Amino acid sequence: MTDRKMTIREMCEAFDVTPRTLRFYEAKELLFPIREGQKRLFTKRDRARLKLILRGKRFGFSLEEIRQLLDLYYMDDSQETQLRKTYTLAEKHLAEMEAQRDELNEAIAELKEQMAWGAKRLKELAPDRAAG
Amino acid sequence: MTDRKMTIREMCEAFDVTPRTLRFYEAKELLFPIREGQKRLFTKRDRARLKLILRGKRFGFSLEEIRQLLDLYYMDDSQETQLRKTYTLAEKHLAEMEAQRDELNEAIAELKEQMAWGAKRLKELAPDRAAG
DNA sequence: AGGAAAGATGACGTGAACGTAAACGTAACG
DNA sequence: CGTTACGTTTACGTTCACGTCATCTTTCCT
Repeated sequence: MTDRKMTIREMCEAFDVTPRTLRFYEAKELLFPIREGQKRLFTKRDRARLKLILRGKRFGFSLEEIRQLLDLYYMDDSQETQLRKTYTLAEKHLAEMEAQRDELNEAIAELKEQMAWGAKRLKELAPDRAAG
Repeated sequence: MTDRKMTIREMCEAFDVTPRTLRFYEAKELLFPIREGQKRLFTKRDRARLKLILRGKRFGFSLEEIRQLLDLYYMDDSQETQLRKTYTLAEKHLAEMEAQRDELNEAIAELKEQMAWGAKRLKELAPDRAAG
């Protein structure tokens, strides 16, 4: 397994975040780097989680929401009750994400329409170097 | 034209926001309610803008980004330079939104995969009332 | 041994996006 | 004519997600 342990600095370069951010995520229990003496070492698991965290952020989820969602990707030997709870939560998030995608598609279509209008106006103003 | 002017209270109920939010958006120059004495009256234009604002927020845009995007939807007699600037900005946003949609689709697919895995585990634990 | 480089902790600061409380205006209602 | 409802401004408070010191170890290098 490629379970290279990475230092905080390596993580920062790999994911373009600051040390503060990684420590903050650990404090919020989103990451669980192991310790070698004082120093944090980030595992393959932490890297996978961080990738999901950053993605979640881009979709506008809060860190707390993301923390709960992460459990789904790392369900292991949970009890049924917990598993079912997590599953239900995931269903909710899935619905939200699909709704967001649909709305996004709609917004994209509208924006394109507006841009077509703008392009037409630009063309009238300067036919030689119009937008396209 | 259905240009009914709405009070702040009516707006709040129609869009599920607080008065504070509407005043805040006005301060940030996202909305421009007219005044009847002291009181704000929100026009059809304000309603259209607010709808776009709330949508932009769901997509994770900041109010400042939204403010700039709104100009595109309300381009009227701008000069070419301004129009071209707005158009360029819109292109950038469009690209971002399309990228976000693609990533969202990917995330949805992955989440579904994880949920299928979870559903299978739940089925093993309790075949009678499994998740579907 | 001496010093830079990397990492740690702790505490205070910051920007965005509002929430909340105080104090005031005004307009209709019983 | 008082009070209830709705609206206003001003101003300080709050949450989230970090940024930014200051200070202290640990480690590596020459």
